[in-house]
This record gives sequence, C-alpha cells and structure tokens, in this order.
Amino acid sequence: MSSTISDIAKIAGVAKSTVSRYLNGGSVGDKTRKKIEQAIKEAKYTPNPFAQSLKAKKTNIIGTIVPRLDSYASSQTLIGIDEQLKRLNYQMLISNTSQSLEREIESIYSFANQKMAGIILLATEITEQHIEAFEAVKVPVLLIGQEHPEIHSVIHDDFHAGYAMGHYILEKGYRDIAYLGVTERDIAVGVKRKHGFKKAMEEVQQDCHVHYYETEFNIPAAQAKAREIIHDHQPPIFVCATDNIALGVLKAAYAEGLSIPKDLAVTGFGGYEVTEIIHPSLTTAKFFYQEAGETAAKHIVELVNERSVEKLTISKFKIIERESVDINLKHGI
Amino acid sequence: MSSTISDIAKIAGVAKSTVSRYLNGGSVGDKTRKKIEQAIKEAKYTPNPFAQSLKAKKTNIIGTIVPRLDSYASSQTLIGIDEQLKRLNYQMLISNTSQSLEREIESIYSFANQKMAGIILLATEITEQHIEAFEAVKVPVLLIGQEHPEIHSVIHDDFHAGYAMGHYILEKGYRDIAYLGVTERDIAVGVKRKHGFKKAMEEVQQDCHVHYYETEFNIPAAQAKAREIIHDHQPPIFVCATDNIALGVLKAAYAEGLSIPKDLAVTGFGGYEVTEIIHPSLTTAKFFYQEAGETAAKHIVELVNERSVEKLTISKFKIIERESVDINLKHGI
DNA sequence: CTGAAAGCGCTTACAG
DNA sequence: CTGAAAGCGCTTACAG
Repeated sequence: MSSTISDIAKIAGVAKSTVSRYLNGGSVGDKTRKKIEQAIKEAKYTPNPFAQSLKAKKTNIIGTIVPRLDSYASSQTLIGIDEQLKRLNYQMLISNTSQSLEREIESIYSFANQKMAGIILLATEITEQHIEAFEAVKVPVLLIGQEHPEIHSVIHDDFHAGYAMGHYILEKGYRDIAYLGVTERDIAVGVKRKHGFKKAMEEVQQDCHVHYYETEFNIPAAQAKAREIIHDHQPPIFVCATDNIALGVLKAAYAEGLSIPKDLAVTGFGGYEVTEIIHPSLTTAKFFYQEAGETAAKHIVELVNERSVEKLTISKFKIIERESVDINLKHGI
Repeated sequence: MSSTISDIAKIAGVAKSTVSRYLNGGSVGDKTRKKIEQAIKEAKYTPNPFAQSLKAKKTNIIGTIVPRLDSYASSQTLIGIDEQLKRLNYQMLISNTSQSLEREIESIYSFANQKMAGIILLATEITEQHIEAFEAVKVPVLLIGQEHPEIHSVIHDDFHAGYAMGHYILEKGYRDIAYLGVTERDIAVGVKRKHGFKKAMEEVQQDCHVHYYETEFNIPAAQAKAREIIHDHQPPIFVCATDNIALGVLKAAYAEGLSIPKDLAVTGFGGYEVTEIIHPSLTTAKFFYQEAGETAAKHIVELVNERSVEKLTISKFKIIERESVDINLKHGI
C-alpha cells in the first residue's frame, strides 16, 4: 500500500540513508536531489510517523489535558494552543478528563508513555499527585489557569481583574454588595479574584457592606444560592466569581420577577460569548483565553527545545461594561 | 530511561517473545507468567506504542475532523465520541479545521498517513474532493451530520424535526410565518429542515403565508437579516434553521423594542445549552449530539473491525416548548 | 556527497 | 509452553 523510504531509494537508485538525509535537510548532491524528488512525487511518498518517532524516542505532539470540552474557556484556550502549535509544526492531542482529577493524573502518565514532547494542563486544582506525576514523567509541563512555584504556567490576571471589578462597582456607587464566590481550593478563581476584589473594597472609606458567599461552578447551584440570598436580604448587586455563576443569578432574578439592573445588578468574570448574547447583556471581566493558549503553546515548545522561559506569565484582562449594572445609580453615595 | 521489553525479558529471565506473548494474551506457563508480572511491576514497564504501531501498521486511534471547537454541537458530539471510544479501548485524535474545507481534505490524508484506524468527520458539506480523498486513503470513514450515498453516516432527523416544528407552530395558531434558513449547500440544515417544514405547511388548508429567507450561520448576520425583514413586514413569528440564527433574531427584536413572544415569536433548531439560559427561553428542536457521537464511535469501531454496519443511522430529536412562542395565541385561527 | 550497517522496541511466524 | 530470528520503516554514526 503506502510506499516506504526503501521504495523511494529503489526508484531513485540511491541508498535509503541518502533519502533520509534529503528528507531531513542534510546535504545532497544536485542530481541526487532531483531524482529523489521525482521518486517521492511518483510514489506519493510520505514518511511513516511511527517509525520516525520510534527512532527519535520523541514525537512532535503536545499532549493537552482539559477538564471539559464543553466550556467556552476550554474551547477558546484549545483553539489558541492548536493554532500556535500548527504554526510551530507541532500537533496537539487532547485528553478530556470530564472533571476527574484522577483521570488527569492518568493522562499525565499516559502522555509520557506515548512520548509526547510536552504536556499542557488546563488546570483547576493542583494536588500532590500532580506534582508527583510531573516529576516522575520528566516531560516538560506547562499549566494554564493556575500557578505553582515549581511549574511553568500561564495564568489570567485574576487578582487585578478582581480588583478592577471591585473598583468599577464602587465607582458606580454600589455600597451594599454580595460577592458570590467558589471554593478556595481553586486558587485562581476562589482565592485570587476574591482577594483582588477585597483589596478594592478595603480602599473605600465610607461604610460599605460586603457579604461573601460560596457556591458551585454550575448554573443551577448558583441559581439556588442566589435565590436563598435574595430571600434573605436582597442586595442591590451580585458580584459573581464566574460568568456561569452570574447566569445562575440572572435566572434566579427572573424567577423572582426582579428587573436587571434596576432591582438587581450582576457582574461576572470570564467574558464568555453568551454574556453578550443575553439581554440585558452582562458586565464582566473578560479574559483572553485564546491568547493565553497561544502563549502556552509557544512556551511549551521553548521548553521542549530546552530553551528558558519565564516561570510565570500573566495574561491580561479587560472590564467590559454592559447593561447588567446600573451606571446611573443615585443612591448610596 | 523507560524500560523496554528486553529489560523485562532479562529481569524475568525469559525471551522477549515470551514477554510479548504474555502481553498480548498468548499462552504462557504459570511460573513464567509470575516472573514476567513481577518484572513488569518492578521496572514499571509499559509498552512503547510507536513500536507497536510500527509493527501493526495500524493504531487504535480514530481521527476526528471537526470544523470548529467552539460550538455546542461540536463539543457535545466530541464528548460522545470520546467517551464511547474510551470504553472500546480506542483513542480519539481531534483535528480542528477552523471551517476550512481545504484543511478538512488535508486532515483526511494526514490521518491516513498517521495510520489512524478510522476517521470520523463532523461534516458540513461533502464535496467531490472529500469523496476522492475517502477513496484514496482506504481507511474506514464515517460522517456525522450529513449523509452521502457512498459513505456510512449518522445524521440527525432534520426532516422530521422540520416537519414537527412546522406542525407545532401551526397548531399554536400561527399563519403568517417567516422561515429564516441557510444555504442549500448544507443538505441537512439548508435543505432537509426546510423541506420537512414545508411539508407541514402544505398540509394546512386555510390560507397561510410563509416567506422563506436565507442568512448565514452566525449571530450578527442573522441579526442584520432579521432587522431587514422586521422593517419590511414584521411577521408574528420567525422559524430559524438554527439556534444561533434564532439568537440573532432575538437580538434584532430587542433592538427594535419588540417583546417576545407577544410581538414576535421565535424558534430554533439544535437545543443548545444557551437556549434555556436566556430569558425568555427559546422554543427549539433539540438534537442529541452526544448520543449521535456515541453511535458514531460504535459504528466506526465496527467498520474498523470489518463488521457490517447500516449505512445510514438517524438520530432522534425532540421539540422543546419554552417561552419564545406564544401558546395562547388568539388571532389568526 | 553517498552508502552499508546497526539499532529504535515491538511482534510474528517458525522451530523445538 | 518457550526461544531465536527476521522484520516493521526510519535515522544515525561511520567509512569511503
């Protein structure tokens, strides 16, 4: 069926090693080059990647571990990684773990076994076992979304995004605020965003009430929690640690017959596409997932080639002002 | 670094071929088995997949070609394929073509070159070049989303979904209808859905006006088109060929200050997650992407193993009644 | 510049 | 049941 390097050698009347040299950019005589090129075209030859990898003991594939495929952040990040990797002549192989940390660990070992040149992990939580696996496999690893002192990573600027969001709503006049966050096991989302936000809150002198709540990442959980809070004391604004949580709050608000942003303002973090599709649209801190993915791809390739890369890269963010916050708020100032 | 079959053979004091036989489930003596198992554990051995593939001239990887990563339908389908493939001990390799038909063709050849056991294509349009490529590579191929007489495929029931949707809105009393479709080059979405819908329209005796329009798949294009139509003659309902088009119509409606569903009703096809997040939520014909992906995975594995599979499988659908259609419509009946 | 040979890690007949 | 040998398609020193 498909032709091998030997076929080409035979057709061109040269040795296999010469063909191989040609293929790998080594020096080849002019006439020989012509003959080989002719033969390759004739036989539609294309090298067997397995034989190549077997020799090289390494592939040009970057294994990418992702907790879920059906999230805007994941998709965009993957697109960024994929496109950049293609440009650098690397391939991306995705392993979807369906939010199982156990599967994440397995994937690390499995990628190493498959001789991936490097591994990118779209991280949510870094456990001892992760670190252990990274050390064991001896393959370059890069984290996206979470940082760790021992591992290279590309993160979003969660702290400053939190700070900027806090600043923004204070400036709009809000002084009674519900912050709806997530577990602190997630350093980026659960800790950094909240801390940035807190810092902004602390800088205001007038009396300002902030209540901190915690919920899950999914919409129904956020919706239920919001309903509870609204029944309890109905704050004029919810600052939510993610766009999905904000969507849950919006659903709860509709169910209660509240009008956005008059009765209740809402903000998110993420900049998911859906936030501008809904009506009213959501004010949020947008992260640049695709760009972060591209940076991650560049960095892992550098690491694979044993060049040095800064340990921590911080991707930017932008506050997107939309309709879910009342910008003509009068009260409270 | 990582151990090879020779290491294991040495440690266990047997021949490589015996270890190989053990690994591949051949008959091995009891004592030998023990020794090999012990050695494998000791050396943490795990076979080199490249060497295996080089011999087998085939992998257990199914190449999956997808036009885009950032769409609900794609993600869900991929999740279905991935999970089912894992269960069957196959791996999925994704190639994202960013909606380039050219890249799609390239991916087919590239997958064949990488000795993929089979190829699944999330299809939008099947050209001559596709067929040519399929024939050239001699690798089992399966289409999802579009059908073709020569290729195995799993499709959604576009025709009956269109029919059911038509029936549904007629039943609700609508008689002046704008159908916002897409290019007929997309057989499933552009032709089948419309034809099913038309059939429902033809079955009604009373005078009923249906206008057929065409737009692009993306939200802004649909929004612009809807704006135009509304200015022109403002129909009481838009039946949209996809959920995204429906979202575009909703945006246009908000911009015009129309209230949904009182002033304008809207329906979609797809059952995207966002359709139940928005407010009012969207009435739509839901397809089962994940399930279709699972079926596709099962079928391609059957084909890889040279078992016979029905050429065409039709996945089901369900009309989801939500808030974007006025179910108490009085006029027009 | 070019070629013969060895070897990457595995599997598969073939003997024994 | 077990082992020696050949070979999958490629690359890499090493000679010439």
